[in-house]
Amino acid sequence: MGAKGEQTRQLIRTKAYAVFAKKGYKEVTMKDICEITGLSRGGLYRHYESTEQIFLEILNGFLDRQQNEFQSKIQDHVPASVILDEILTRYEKEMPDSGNSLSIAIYEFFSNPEISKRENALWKQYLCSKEMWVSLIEYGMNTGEFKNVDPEAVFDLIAFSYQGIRMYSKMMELDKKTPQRVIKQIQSILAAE
Amino acid sequence: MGAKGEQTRQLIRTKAYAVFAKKGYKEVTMKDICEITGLSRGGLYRHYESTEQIFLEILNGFLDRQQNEFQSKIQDHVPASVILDEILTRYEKEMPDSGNSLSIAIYEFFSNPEISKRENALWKQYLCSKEMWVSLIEYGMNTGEFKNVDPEAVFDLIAFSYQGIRMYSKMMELDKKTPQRVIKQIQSILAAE
Amino acid sequence: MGAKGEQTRQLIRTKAYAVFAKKGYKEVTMKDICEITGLSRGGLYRHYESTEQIFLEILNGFLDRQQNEFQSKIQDHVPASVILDEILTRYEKEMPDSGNSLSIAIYEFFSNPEISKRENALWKQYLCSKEMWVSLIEYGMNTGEFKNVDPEAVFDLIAFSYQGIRMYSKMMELDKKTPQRVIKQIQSILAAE
Amino acid sequence: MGAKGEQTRQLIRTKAYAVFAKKGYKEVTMKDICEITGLSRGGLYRHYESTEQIFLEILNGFLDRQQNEFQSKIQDHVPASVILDEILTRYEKEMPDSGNSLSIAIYEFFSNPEISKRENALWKQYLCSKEMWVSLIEYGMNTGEFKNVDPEAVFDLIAFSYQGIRMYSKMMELDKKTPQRVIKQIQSILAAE
DNA sequence: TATGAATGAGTCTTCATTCAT
DNA sequence: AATGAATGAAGACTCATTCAT
Repeated sequence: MGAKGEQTRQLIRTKAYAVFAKKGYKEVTMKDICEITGLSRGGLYRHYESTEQIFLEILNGFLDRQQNEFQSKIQDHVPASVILDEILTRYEKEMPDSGNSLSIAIYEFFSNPEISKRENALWKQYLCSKEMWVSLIEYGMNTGEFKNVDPEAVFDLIAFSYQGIRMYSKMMELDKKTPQRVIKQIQSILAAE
Repeated sequence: MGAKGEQTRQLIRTKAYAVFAKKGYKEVTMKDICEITGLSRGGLYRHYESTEQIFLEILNGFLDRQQNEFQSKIQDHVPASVILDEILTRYEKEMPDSGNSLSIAIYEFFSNPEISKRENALWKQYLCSKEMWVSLIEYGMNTGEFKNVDPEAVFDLIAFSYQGIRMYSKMMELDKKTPQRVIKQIQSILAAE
Repeated sequence: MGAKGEQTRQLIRTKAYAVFAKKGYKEVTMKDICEITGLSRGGLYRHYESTEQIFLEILNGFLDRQQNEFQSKIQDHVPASVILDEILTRYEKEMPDSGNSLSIAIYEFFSNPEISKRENALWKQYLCSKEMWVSLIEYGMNTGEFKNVDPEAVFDLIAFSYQGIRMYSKMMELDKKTPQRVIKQIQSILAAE
Repeated sequence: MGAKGEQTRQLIRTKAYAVFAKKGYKEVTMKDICEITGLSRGGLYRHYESTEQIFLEILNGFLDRQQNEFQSKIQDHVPASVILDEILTRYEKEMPDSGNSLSIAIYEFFSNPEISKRENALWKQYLCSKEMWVSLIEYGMNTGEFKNVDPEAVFDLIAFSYQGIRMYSKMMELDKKTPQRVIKQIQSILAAE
């Protein structure tokens, strides 16, 4: 039934994730992945032909799971500020979590000039994320919970500062207060007095 | 005499810069550098033992040139908003300029877990930059040009969103308006009504 | 039952023939044969253990079919020159036909130093062919249709020039007239004025 | 001066020749050549990138040395039959000399469908050889030493039977008398009574 | 019989690095 | 200082072959 096959592929993806998170994209070799998975050369190649293929499959697995997290809450009339607090709290936790994020790997992968800048998975994720946030911000402005702002501008500020911190926390020892400070600052941009 | 030697070293650094800017750090080999410099294997090794050594020397050349750009202007009582406009205008231009910067190489280099997160050149640059900005923001608050804000928080927001955009513009085809929007948003955070 | 088995073996041989004709012997892998037959690794191995085994079986199938084509005609007193014309006409057609013959594969296979030079299938084919031709030539000399020649010498000349052209037509773009010219020359060696 | 380099390249070619003569073309690996030359992997690659490159250089070395061997003799009015005897004697010796000829390797190399059938080195050699022989045969016909024949037809017969025997002697244990018989037969085609 | 997962060996290729000249 | 020949290690990739199911 190929159940065994998919099991092995899943194992490979899971183990490889850890390697990409640790070493980035470029330095990961098929040999590395053989070693952590315990598969032989040929065994690994039976399932994946290259680190690129593995990486892309891991990545797509993620992105496919992305959905508009806010939509349902907005429809349920959960207050915008509650939704905002929730998501920012999560962001605050994720930002300094350098250990298990793929951000550097993603950066190494997509900064390759061979890879299309338009139409790539990252771009899709950006657009999807923007849509979510813009609808949340507009919702908050409508209910009077948020100040009157340019939703796209605020989104970009949030998104890029979040990503900037994630990446820099892989390169420097950031103070734990930094994410908190930034999150607070963002809240003050949106929150109506 | 060593004059010839330093000349060759300078040549190597200049040529290598271009390679690092194009390929990042990890993918650059001593062979690449032999090729663009036109030096032989042995010739290159006489001057530098590794790409790391070359890269660090290029990097330090940069960072040494960094100084507090605002200090003198503050002392000359140039209005804070003028200084701010000036620097933000420059940032706006730099953000989408993915072409010839070392940013990829720097990220690849410092994201290596072997490299100390504290005390590294990136950290120094961050601290230096923070000092500059905090003094500017405080100056602006004192003159009443800026709102009352947490200077460190605003600095972090500016610094990381700037870096975030720089990085993402290497990976996706960002809209040219994005930097503008973000810059405006930042200005509105600081500017007193 | 085994009927199904022989059926599969026949399928393998037929499909493999095409591969050997195209790629020669050395470059064909068990994987290639899996692919054209649509069999799995294990499935193929159940029937044949190696490309050598498959190749030999295909080859023997051929050689077994070889018989003295002339004998019956000689006994029927068909004129030697008629028999000669017939066979040479066929040779002329075959010589430049580089498309679907195993010749490359055969040469690659038998040129392997490991394979016995005596007693091999090629040698048998050569002897069988020689016997046929010698009897034809002698018959023609007896009837006075052919000149007085050394039958073995003429046979070797015919056989090797035939093979030489077959091989070279796989390597160069031979003029179509070449086989014709050679055939005519051979005829003039035999034909009594 | 690169003298050392050319020396090594020469060594590689000489040693590789023996390997190609023994194993043909397809089965020779860069590793084989490392081993007989005593060079390391990297050392070999510094001079040649592939077995193909080595093989072609060996081959061209040969073909370049080919010239019209007869021209000067014809101009010196050496009798055609003498020239013929000389060359046929050499052919007779070469035909069964399976040990050190590249014929199988050449066959494997050029029978690759990727390689241009026109314009390849083999084709050039064929044309050059034909020119030589045709001029010799015409010369012999003019002096009355040779019968009136179609020079091209006789050339093809000679050339292809020669090549046919060379190749077959790598695959079967040919009787030593075979080349002699064939040579005699060829002489009788040309020699006027 | 047949499938396809897995192994391990063999070859290719590219580098960092050393060294004689 | 500089050249370029040579080494050896590391990683990629492909197969023949085996085996549990």
